Amino acid sequence: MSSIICIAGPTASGKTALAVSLAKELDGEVISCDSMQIYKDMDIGTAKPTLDEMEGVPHHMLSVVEPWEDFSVSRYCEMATPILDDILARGKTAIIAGGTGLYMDSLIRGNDFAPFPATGMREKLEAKADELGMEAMLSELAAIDPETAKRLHLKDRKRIIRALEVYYETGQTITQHNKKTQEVPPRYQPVWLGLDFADRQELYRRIDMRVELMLQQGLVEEIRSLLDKGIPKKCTAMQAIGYKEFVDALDGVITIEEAAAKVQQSSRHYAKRQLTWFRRNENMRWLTRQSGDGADKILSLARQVVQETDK
RNA sequence: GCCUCUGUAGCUCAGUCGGUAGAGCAGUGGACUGAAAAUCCACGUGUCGUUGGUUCGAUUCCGACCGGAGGCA
Repeated sequence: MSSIICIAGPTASGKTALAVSLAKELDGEVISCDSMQIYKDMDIGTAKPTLDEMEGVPHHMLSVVEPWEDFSVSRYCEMATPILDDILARGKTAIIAGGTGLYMDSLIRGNDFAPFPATGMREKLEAKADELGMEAMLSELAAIDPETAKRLHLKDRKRIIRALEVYYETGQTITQHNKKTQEVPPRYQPVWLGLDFADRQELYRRIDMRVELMLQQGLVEEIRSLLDKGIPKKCTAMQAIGYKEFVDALDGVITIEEAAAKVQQSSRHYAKRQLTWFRRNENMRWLTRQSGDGADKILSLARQVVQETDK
């Protein structure tokens, strides 16, 4: 009997609604798996489920940190794992729903992340990269971890720096580290449900509509009040699609209309990346929405898959 | 009505001193393992508005016609 269900899919594909419906049928609780919904005071732009939408189903991992805090996969797993174990211990179904593939995979695999001290290593490496250029950084990496250096593109600054950071902080290359974590079998065996659309344009239309709706719901005011509280404009939370664009608009760099169009565009790009991530999961059972299908159709497809895997 | 400019990829445009064309964006596919709503990679054939003419050869030059923009009246 499977007591964990993962609901994956691109933004605006109906994960929240499906999660709630399944939870009600299976005596479940929802664990959100979303790198932006973890922030407090960011409700409209992250499409965080409202109390109404939750329909009484307990939800976890929403609004758990302050917007100015740094967050990461490791913190997510640290916080979500005990919650997941607790739900299972109480004999309930855990429904993990969200669009952040890295977080979801890490939680399910049970990756443990070696704690390492805040030594400012990343800042040092950033400064070094500014000074010497990425060619120098990449050849530095090639000397300690040729495998990773070969894999990474010169322009992928973020990963090159990360790889160096891991080595200097832990004494272990990121290749060794990855190999080690991949050797341990996944900690949990969930049913994987993936939401997709037969017609990609339909997804894109939903995204566009959702952004319009966010505007009507007062997204701009939400951002203004965050900024009034003194949220640094360059913190992780302000990288969120739907926020960074309007920060520019409030600065007068672009108009509100231009910002809205940019949000729609970035969201479409994001949705595509999410699909790419989830598609490589060979355990994913795809629930593909034909045009005309309603939420009830998807729910019954989901029900079928869940029953099938219970046997 | 006359004059000028303009019509090239889904969009914005470049270009061919005549040898059938290429950028950005969009779109599509992919990577990803402590920032991930982040970061990065790959993929460019289309009646060059239509139709005549000149030419070995026209998207390119000339004419007419049909769109679009502006100016003069």
